[in-house]
Amino acid sequence: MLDIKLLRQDIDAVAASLQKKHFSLDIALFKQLEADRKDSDIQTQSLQSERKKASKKIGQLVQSGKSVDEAKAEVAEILKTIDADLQSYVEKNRAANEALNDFMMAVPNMPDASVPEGKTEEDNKLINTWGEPKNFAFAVKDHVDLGNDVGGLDFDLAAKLTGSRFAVMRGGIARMHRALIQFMLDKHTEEHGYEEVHVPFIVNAESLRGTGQLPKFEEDLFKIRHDGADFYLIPTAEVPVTNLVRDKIVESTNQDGFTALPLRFACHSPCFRSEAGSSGRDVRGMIRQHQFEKVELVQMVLPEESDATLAALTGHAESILQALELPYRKVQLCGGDLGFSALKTFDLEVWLPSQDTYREISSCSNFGDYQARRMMARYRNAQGKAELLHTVNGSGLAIGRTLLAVMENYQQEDGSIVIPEALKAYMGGMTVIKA
RNA sequence: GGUGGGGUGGCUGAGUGGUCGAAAGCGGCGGUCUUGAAAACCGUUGAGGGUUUAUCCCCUCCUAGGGUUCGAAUCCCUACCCCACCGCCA
Repeated sequence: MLDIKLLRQDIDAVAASLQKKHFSLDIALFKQLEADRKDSDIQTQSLQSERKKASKKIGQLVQSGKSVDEAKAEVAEILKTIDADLQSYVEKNRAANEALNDFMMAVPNMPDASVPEGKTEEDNKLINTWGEPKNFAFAVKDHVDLGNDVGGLDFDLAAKLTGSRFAVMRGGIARMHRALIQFMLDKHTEEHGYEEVHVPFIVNAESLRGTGQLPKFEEDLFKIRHDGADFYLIPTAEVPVTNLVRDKIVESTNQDGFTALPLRFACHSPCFRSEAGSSGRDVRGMIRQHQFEKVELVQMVLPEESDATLAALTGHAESILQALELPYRKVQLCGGDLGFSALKTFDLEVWLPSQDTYREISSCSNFGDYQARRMMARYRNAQGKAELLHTVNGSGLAIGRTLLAVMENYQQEDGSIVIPEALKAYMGGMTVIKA
């Protein structure tokens, strides 16, 4: 959520900023909602104040010796006039606040000044490329065909079990999938200072509101009903991990299991996405699945550090690609491609020989205080004052896409797949997955 | 699933229906002392919102939602969560 004070003070500036995200802010509606809120607020509060005074007077009169009935009789008249109005103002106030809150929850975060103008991913800004795409002396296969060759990747079987956009992995492919998870977690915890966490894969609506998936993007989620209550399968570990600090004030000393900022968490989890609205896109293979795994990096940091944290965290994700010797490029998302809650995002795109192009494998974002305000996630500053912290996260990396990138980039003419050097220790001596 | 006990400020933990936003301790912050630190001592310390140049002042919040009452942290109901024991089970 944006700071409502910004909208009260200079809504034109906010609207101008959101223009970059191609979001048009309804200024007139905000002003109306705010006026309603303020009016009902003032009326309600002054009536409540009068009422409290009258009630207190009864207590005082009783203590000074009067009977309860006598005391009540003295203020009965006042209470009667107050109650005639109070009820309706309370209701007006409740409705006004709810309407205003609904409005605010649907306003996206404002983009950072560095965000390039643009509408689609075509307009993203190339930051740099790393590594050289290999020149294959034979016709390259894509991971679906390679998976067929080695017999480790089966989409038809998954379609029978469940439906489209799922995969069954076997043997060396399944092993490498697991190896990638272990490798990434080890690297982030041992070399980059992250604490490993394991969290629930089912969350409640409150958690999704905290990170910004709700209320606007419910159709992207898998929803479960249990005992009459709604739950959701997580679309990313970002949701449960970031919500670890919801409704918390992170102390400067270790008291409740959380130490001082920055907090750095690395989390492996499955992710579930309905992919509503992307039917027809990437239908072949495991680029776009309803279920995939990811190692997510999440940091809670001081406001003044979040920009540097984003750069560092993106570097952590890059280090995985570099260790696996997978060519990639880094782009900064333009305004139109930027996510709802993000103020700045770098995408890492890995080289896929079969598609002769780079495809997204990681997305690293700074959310500023946007998620923190929704979650009421704060820290205590040097003056002892509770302030909103900043959240930064990114994939480090998406496992399924890494797996297919390895398969395609490490393929040999006979359809076998060489195990990258960095993964060998995790593959029990295997050096190649044979066709 | 059964029975019982609980959910209070950053944390632990008191709280009689009537200035209780809430004792006490811990922690935090400021100070005295010290070359410096620790210890000790003194002071201070909940959050959100409204109004205001600012102070003042006002409202809301003791898990959540209802209810009783002139008045609820305190009484009643419901939900959720936690703890203990029993049952069942991966």
